Amino acid sequence: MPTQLRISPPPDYVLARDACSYGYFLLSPNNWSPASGTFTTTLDLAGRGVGDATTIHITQPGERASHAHLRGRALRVNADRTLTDPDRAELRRLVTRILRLDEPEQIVRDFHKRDPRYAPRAKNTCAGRGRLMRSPTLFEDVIKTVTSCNVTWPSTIIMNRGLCQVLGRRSASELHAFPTAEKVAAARPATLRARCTVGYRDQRIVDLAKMFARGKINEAWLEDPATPDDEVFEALLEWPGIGPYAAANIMQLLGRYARLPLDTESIRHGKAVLGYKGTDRAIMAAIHKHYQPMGAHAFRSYWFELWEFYEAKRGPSWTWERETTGKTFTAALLKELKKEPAPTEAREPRRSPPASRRRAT
DNA sequence: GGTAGACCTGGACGC
DNA sequence: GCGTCCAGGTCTACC
Repeated sequence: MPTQLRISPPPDYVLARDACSYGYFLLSPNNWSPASGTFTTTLDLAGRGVGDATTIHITQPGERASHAHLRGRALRVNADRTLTDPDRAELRRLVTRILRLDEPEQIVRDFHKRDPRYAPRAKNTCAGRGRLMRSPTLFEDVIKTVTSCNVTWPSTIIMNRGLCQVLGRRSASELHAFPTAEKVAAARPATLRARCTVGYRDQRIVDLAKMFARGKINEAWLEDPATPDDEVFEALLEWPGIGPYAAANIMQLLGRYARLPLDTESIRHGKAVLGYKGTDRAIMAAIHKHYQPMGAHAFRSYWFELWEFYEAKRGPSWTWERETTGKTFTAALLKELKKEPAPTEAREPRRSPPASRRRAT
């Protein structure tokens, strides 16, 4: 008999808004159904690599017309098989990580104080953002980051689908989990290249998997708030296939939001939205300076600003379908943006941070 | 320390 | 339908 769990999220939590807060919600094994407001994923519980994987459907029952009305309502998690008590505990732990339910409410409130643009408002359906969706494991977050480097979004979708279908365990629902580090470590690079179309990333992905599988990654140290950001950043740069952008992105996935993973998309944002001009290097420097007053919340402020820019073009993220909008939005959006006239003037940002978040100089 | 070129794939574009 | 070009971040060799 399928197992059902009930999870009480923090009082600010809205599943549609907070699960659809980062692009990974569109990458296999994840899926979001706008019609039913259901987040679906397939998990390899305990990473044991034996038996069936488990497909789960997460919903937040209630009146969906108003997100404000859903805040803090219990989450319902339906699994496609009967779970033992240890599996139920593991499932609860993984869902908590994916949805960042364990991030203290006080930290989210602190972010809203720093950047009031995202503070909750009774009648605003998307206000109150603060939590960013991520993967059930650090390993999956790292590989997803590598598959998003030097490639357009549709290719990232293909790579993640391939990794799941070729190496991930299958559930009773005929869906595949993301493969474990052990499974990827045991794969041949040529297999990843040929069947998962990861291209030249093949050896790097296998090397990363070996590091995780052999216990060479100290996750507790990486996640420990006492570990300085600079030390984590330097450590990540030592990993194969991880450069400055990937390291900064992994840091935000670890819950360290002070650094910005800036890429070509950031340059576009700096030009189109913030109104900066000059060389890419100069624009990146200006973007770093722009968000510096946000301190430990810099990435959240940057990301939600970028996210809302996408939503202005493609509608709210919880209306995106993985196989339609979610598949094409970045490439199509960029193409569309090229047709838009560049801002005419602009040494200073067009959209400045609110005065309340500026640091006195 | 800074820079150029290679890496690989999918998509856009021209013919 | 085919060939060519481009975008994308990291790595390595070179100055």
